[in-house]
Amino acid sequence: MVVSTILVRRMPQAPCRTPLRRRCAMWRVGVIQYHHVFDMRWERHSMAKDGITARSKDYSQWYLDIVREADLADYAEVVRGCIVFKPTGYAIWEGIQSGLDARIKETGHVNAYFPLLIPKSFLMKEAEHVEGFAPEVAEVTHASGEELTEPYVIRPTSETIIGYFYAKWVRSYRDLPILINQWANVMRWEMRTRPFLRTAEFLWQEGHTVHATEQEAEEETLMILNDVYADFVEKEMALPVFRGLKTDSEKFPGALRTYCIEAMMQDGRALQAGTSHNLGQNFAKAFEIQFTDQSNTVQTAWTSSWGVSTRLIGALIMAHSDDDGLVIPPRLAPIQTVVVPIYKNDAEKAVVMEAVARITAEWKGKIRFKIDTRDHLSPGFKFNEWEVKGVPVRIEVGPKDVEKGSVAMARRDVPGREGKSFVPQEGLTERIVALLEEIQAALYQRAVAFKESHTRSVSTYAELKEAIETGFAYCWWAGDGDDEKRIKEETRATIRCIPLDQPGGTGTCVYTGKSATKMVVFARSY
RNA sequence: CGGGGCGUGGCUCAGUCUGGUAGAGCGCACGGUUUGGGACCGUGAGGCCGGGGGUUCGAAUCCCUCCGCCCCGACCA
Repeated sequence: MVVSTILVRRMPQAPCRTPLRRRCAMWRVGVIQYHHVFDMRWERHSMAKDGITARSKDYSQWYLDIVREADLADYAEVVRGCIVFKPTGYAIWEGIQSGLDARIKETGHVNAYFPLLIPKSFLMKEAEHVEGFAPEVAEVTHASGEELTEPYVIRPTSETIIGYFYAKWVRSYRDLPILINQWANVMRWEMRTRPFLRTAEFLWQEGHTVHATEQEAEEETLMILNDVYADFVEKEMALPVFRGLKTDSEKFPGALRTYCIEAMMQDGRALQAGTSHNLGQNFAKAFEIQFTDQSNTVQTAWTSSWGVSTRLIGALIMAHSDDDGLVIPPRLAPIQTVVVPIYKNDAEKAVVMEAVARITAEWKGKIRFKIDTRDHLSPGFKFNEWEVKGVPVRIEVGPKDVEKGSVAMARRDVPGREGKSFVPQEGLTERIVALLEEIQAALYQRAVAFKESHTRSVSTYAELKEAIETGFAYCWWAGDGDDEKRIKEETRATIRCIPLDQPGGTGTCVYTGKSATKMVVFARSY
């Protein structure tokens, strides 16, 4: 098993001002003696921060630049395919965890924890499951210097080990339903890795439930998709999603049906933001999860599983950030407001800091904030740094503000001076709280507008090919798995989902020309 | 795993073709002047040139071989 990992070589120390732009195509190609000339032109016309490639130039490099410049992750170059979640990146994950955990618990689930290692034989019990995961499973064969009689695999997902225990725990219909979630790390040895989007080890939550009837399992699967995942991603992450059903070729190995939410990134590609599987009786049969019903008949149970991962951090970055750096929706921002005090000498500092203390006194519990008291950095440097790091609101307090009873307030979703205004200190707390909500809403609206303007209804294959160059294609579909495969080979696009929300009626299949009853979403995906 | 690129102070790179024992900018440390959109001057610290083998009087440089990273593709949360 071999995978390739991730390491950004171009990793300048935090924000810095280099005399030559590293990624300016002009000088790269360029004539050496004119470097400085090109550099000055570039400087004047580019709003981009140092070290961040423009999205329009190289989207994938832009993503890596944001991860590095916003200090979200480090590359674990000594462990293939893995990253370190640095404090800022992990704090975003903690925000995701708390929003999801609350919803998971509100809908009746409880947390538990199952082993990292799974007997290899467990994985073999469900035919599709083995086939689906075999290529990406890491195996533990030795311990204490000796070969194990039965190797373990490091969990790529936990249906099998949890299935084993559920079989042990379930005896009667009175034991049902079982509604358990676990927060865990899993390992999938991938061919190609990208920080947050795809790494060998990642963090996630996986819910595993057992039900007495098929209908109850189906209701659970859909409830998680709508009330937990879509609700969280749209409200907290400010990311609109398509909710839908996966086609057979895209569904989870071992599932009866897989539902998903799909989000659109700024390059028009789709990112699966969450999945919820109705596992039918596949795992229940393989692990003999059985119960005695009211009429004393032994029945096989129905199970579901569902998960979202640290990949959501990648979605967050790619959906909202800009060429100036990270943009985090206020509800998920670890720091919602940063205060930059401005002063020239000790006398001014004393006055300004006194005002800052007074202004922020009532923020506790209302705003997550930080006061940037670093003395050796200029205010301008700090403005840029906090913009790169995506803090939604910045408050500047200087001697003039103290005099006038004002502060400067800047919003990250409108970068640079345009997003800056001077407001009175009086009523500032309420003003900031309101602005945070406004930014949250604005980011969502912007994402909705982007998604809508980049989703095209298409009726011919030629139109489909064109649409997926810039976004999603929405069309009638009556093809099969082979048709999907051919389209994928020809266009690199796949059916992301069959939306739950269907127009009804019939149409002509975009590919086969047959009469179709369902509309689907095609896109290239991450 | 295929095709392409790459690995030199913390970071970005020059030096490799044409072997002679390592440089720049940024960052970092100290001192001073600065501070409302990425400040400046001075002084200084920091590198077994990804690892291992070979050729050679001598290897960052040539040869072999591992390892790792980036881009494109196939596989995937």
